[in-house]
Amino acid sequence: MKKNSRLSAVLHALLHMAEHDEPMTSDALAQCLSTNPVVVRRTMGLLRDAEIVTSERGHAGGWRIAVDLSSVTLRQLHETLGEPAIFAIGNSNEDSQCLVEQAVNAALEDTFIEAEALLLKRFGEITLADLARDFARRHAQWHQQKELENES
Amino acid sequence: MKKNSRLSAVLHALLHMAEHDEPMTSDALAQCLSTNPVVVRRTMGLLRDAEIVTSERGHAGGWRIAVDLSSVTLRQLHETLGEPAIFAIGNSNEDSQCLVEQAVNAALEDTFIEAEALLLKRFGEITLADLARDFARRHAQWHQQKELENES
DNA sequence: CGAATCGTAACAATGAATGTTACATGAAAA
DNA sequence: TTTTCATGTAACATTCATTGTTACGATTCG
Repeated sequence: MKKNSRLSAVLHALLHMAEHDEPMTSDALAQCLSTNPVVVRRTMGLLRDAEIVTSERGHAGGWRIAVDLSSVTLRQLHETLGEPAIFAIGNSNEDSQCLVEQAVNAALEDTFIEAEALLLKRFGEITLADLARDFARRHAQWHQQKELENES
Repeated sequence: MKKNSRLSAVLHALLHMAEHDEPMTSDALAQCLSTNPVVVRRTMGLLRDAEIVTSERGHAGGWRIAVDLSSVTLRQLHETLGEPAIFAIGNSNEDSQCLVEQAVNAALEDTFIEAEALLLKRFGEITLADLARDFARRHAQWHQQKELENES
């Protein structure tokens, strides 16, 4: 199965947008994400429908963040993207008449539900602001590293 | 992403085999699983390499369980099947130079690791014997239901 | 008007899982 | 020994979701 990477992509895009005052064009974002502007529009369109970003057409148009970074969790973004399937493994025959299969499905299903609950809980605890903070930390560290390299 | 259902399939097959004293042919198992005998051989072959089942060719041949049901956990089976990817969502660009992406990846990665650990822990706690027991329970319940229906 | 930009439909490419065909190999029955 | 029933396995086909691409319409600004 090819992995769905939209959550990763929108996070990447949103943090880049957060670093910009001007709106960012789909082309610019596509370059950041190493992808295609149409893919950016398609995906960001979902965030616009949820009023997390706004888009403007024409000259000097582009995408802008419309909310406070601390008010958006990864879980919200996951939902906004349509809650894509989290697991790449699953039952072969979701509702079979076979009692053996039902027993198998039930055991697996329980486990998946539990793991999914944990994952969504964690996603609910992480905001865009948290990621921006972590980025800032990495950025500062990177600067320090650079200076050390220049001194030597 | 199309879901990987091999774990589900082998569990289903193993429980059916546990109900049989004679070895079961790939054809018979394929019917149980609504699939193709070659797929059965391919998948069961991995379990044979791990000595969880044995296969015999020729007349009256087929597949047989080679271990005690209580000694095999779902986690072992997952490993035997090559530890296929558990998640259907992930990072777009695993090792990017972009510090923004690194921050995003780190946050997601942490969450995935935690959820995966929980899932594997649960898989490690469930044996084939547990599933067989659950099947027996469902089977008994189904009989009861039948009798009630016949009385009325 | 014309260039920049999003909006969107339609289609192509990619990749992973599963299914299928074909044939070789081995074992037991006739 | 020949036939039949099995597994073993390579090669190829199908299916399905994700992502990428092309094309063109709609809008905004200079």
